[in-house]
Amino acid sequence: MDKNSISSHLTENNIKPSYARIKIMEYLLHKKNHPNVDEIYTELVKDIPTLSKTTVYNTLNLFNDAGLVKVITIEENEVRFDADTSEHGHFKCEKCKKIYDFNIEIEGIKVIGLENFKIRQKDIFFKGLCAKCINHINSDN
Amino acid sequence: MDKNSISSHLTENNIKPSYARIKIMEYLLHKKNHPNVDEIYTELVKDIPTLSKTTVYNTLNLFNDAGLVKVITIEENEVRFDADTSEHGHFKCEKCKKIYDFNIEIEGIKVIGLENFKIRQKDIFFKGLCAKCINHINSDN
DNA sequence: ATATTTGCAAATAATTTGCAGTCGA
DNA sequence: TCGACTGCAAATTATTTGCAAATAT
Repeated sequence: MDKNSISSHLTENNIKPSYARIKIMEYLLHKKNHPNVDEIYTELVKDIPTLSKTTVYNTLNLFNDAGLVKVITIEENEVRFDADTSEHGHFKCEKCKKIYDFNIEIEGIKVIGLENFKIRQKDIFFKGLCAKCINHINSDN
Repeated sequence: MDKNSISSHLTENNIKPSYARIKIMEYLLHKKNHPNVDEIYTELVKDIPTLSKTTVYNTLNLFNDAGLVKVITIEENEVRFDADTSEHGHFKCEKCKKIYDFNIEIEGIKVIGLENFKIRQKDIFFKGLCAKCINHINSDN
């Protein structure tokens, strides 16, 4: 997605496409990691020296309210963001701390006890060890 | 589970069954809500006037490390605890904020992309509106 | 008596808020 | 110009840490 389409993406959701907002959305869409506020700020302040964390917080809340990003809370004390709002699961490796996306057939899940509930969002979080860490017992973060 | 079996439950997991620890575990097992630190503290300090939040934090971390409780992070900025460590899902109503447990056939879930990964914990969080809130459009928190 | 548990207060960390300055149509 | 956007600093909230006092074996 280029700058123009990001801009329209925001406009379509009633968000004025300011420079900072476009950059933050661009970052979220390009980077496949699931950054937290600090990572977004530290990375983008290189391009936008005047950027403040407040703006990052404001912008992410705005995006979240508009449904443009998903908040990932796979671990306590960590709020992470994902611009891929399609249904998919997240896996966090307890060793290397990396977060992986995975596909899941959510439709097939049989749920008992939520009859007549309106489910708006489904989050699937798994934790464990990723294949890399299992194999080379690697120690590089 | 009575006091004695709670005590053995702790002992079996190499946790010395102090008074505060038994009370906290008892609270978690009895209360079906999924309390956060503050709720646990506020409730138990009535029985144990000398209780401090530090102890609640210490104890819950201890329980968590031993696998006796599960940390629920269904919403950012909220750490909640669940003494039911069997596999089940959590649903949070966005209106009344209540957290419901539900049963789910986790085995049947088809996952693509985690081949050769070792999955240690599976968490399923749904959000939306519960049947009560849909029906009486109730406003009592 | 000796090790563990507890509790206070201070430290740290993440996030929110108030408000003033800045930018763009 | 006007309203929206931004950024600093202060405030708030959750959690952790250091250490001394209390407790238990």
